[in-house]
This record gives sequence, C-alpha cells and structure tokens, in this order.
Amino acid sequence: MSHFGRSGPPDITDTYSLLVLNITFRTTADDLFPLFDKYGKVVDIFIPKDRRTGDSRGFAFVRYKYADEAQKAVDRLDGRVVDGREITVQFAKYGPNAERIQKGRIIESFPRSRSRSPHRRQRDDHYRDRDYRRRSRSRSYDRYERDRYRGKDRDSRRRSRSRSASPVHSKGRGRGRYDDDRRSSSRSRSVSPARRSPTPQKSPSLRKASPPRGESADRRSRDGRSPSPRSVSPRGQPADRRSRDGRSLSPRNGSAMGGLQVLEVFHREDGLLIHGARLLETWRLMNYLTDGIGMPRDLA
DNA sequence: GTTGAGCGTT
Repeated sequence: MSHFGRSGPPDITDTYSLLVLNITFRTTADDLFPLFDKYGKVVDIFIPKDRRTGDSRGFAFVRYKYADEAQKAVDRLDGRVVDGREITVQFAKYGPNAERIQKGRIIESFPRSRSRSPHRRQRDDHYRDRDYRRRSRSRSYDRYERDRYRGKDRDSRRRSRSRSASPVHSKGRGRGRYDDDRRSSSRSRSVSPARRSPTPQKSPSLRKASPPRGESADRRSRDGRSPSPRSVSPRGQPADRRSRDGRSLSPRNGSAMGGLQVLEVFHREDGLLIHGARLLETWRLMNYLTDGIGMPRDLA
C-alpha cells in the first residue's frame, strides 16, 4: 500500500525507486514523505510489511518521478538520521518482480538466471520462503537465503551475525511464535548436513534392532530377495560402513547388508528410528517365512 | 513493549 491511497504496485513505469534502509520499525510513509518530497516529486512510498503481523520490515521504497530528483535525494538523505537511526538511501536494484533495475529503471527481467545455477528458484518460491521461513531470528533474516549468494559482502555480513541466526536457540526474546514455521522448514534442509559427521555412529537403539550376530548375514540374504537398497534410499554408503561394522561380507550378502544399511540411513537421515526398526523386522520376517531362516524368537 | 540485514504491496 502506498502513501497515496493506491493499492497494489503503482505504475512502475517512468519512476525511479529508492531503497531506504534502516528506518525505524515505527517509521511510516507519512514520516518519510516530507523528507523525500523536499527533493522532488515523490510518486509513491511503500514500506514492506510483515504479512502476518503487519509490522514494518524496517525499510522503504520511495519512488520518484524524475531520476535527477531521486539522485538528489540519495545525495542528501543517505546517512541522514531519521527517528534516531541513520538511514541508507540508494537506488533500488530489484523491482517488485525481481527485475533488475538500474537507477530505478527496469533493465532486465530475470537477472538471477543469468550467471547462477540454472535451477535458481523464481518468484513463487520467493514468496513461499518469505512467508514461511522469514522473520524468525529477526524478522527478515533468511529470506532468499539461498538466492543470495551473489555478493561476497553479503556473505561476510551474514557470517558476522550468524551467532544470532543459529536456529537452535530460538531464545526467549521474541518471535517465539514463528519457531514452528522455522523449524518445519529448516529441518528438511539442515538435518542431513548436521548428521553428516565425520565419524558417523549408529545409535545404540538401532544396534539393538540389528539381528543377532550368530546368524550370519549370508544366510539371511541368500535368496537375493532382500530389499533393494537403492529403492529405499538413494544415500547408501556401502563400502566404508560395511567395513566399519567389522563384519566380513561376501559380495552376495552384501546386498543383504545393503538392506540393513539403508535402514540405518533412514534412521540417521530422517530420524525414523521406529520405522527403520519395523522395516527391519518385516524384512527378517519375510526371510523367515520364505526361507525358514531368521530367528522367530526375535519376532515373538 | 523487543528486532536491525535487506530489494517490493493488491
């Protein structure tokens, strides 16, 4: 919403957009207008709001009709203290639809697909990010996180405040109500890297679910009917894990162990221990019923 | 009641 009663994005043609950063969360378009209007014809002022709470996100877009006036505003107002905060005024670089703009003018439609990975997400995903993941640690922290690798300066800045950005401490002060959103969305991304420790350890509970040692693996798998690892999970890491288990395995029972490994991966990657255990039992039951192998005492 | 890097509304 603009300051001028319009709704929705106003005519972005022939206007020059300034991005005004660091304004107070209480600063409104009405506060900004007199300041900026001093330097030219302000066509529109837009302060992005948090969609849920309606709070200001702490920055604004001021649209000028003429480029030279916009430039003058940048010169005069950049660094100026407004409401006790030193604001930053610069020409906007990206339009409402992610167009690349220069000096407030749109010059390009999809800049991000230009020099980045081809599957760079686009606007729909941007919206999803914003609504569900944003404003957790601090309002607009990690929106577009993965779309913003472009600038080194951005990276360093992000690092420097990563202490407060750590998802683990949702810390008492504020924004607790968004923790659920944050967790649910960040889990899918962050769990597997976190689990990927240099020395992966099986959880004891899963060990418990493993078949007894006395019964050799090759017997269990001799029919070759053991579940295909690849059909269950793409992430099997057969070789090293096999040796780490300390079990000597022939190529044939390797596939059987593959089944076991996949179950473990399930457990480790997704935390589905109970599922893994059940799958394991099912798998053993199947072997028992078809070949008479396996230990029924375990199933009783 | 808080917050603080950033680029966009119906």
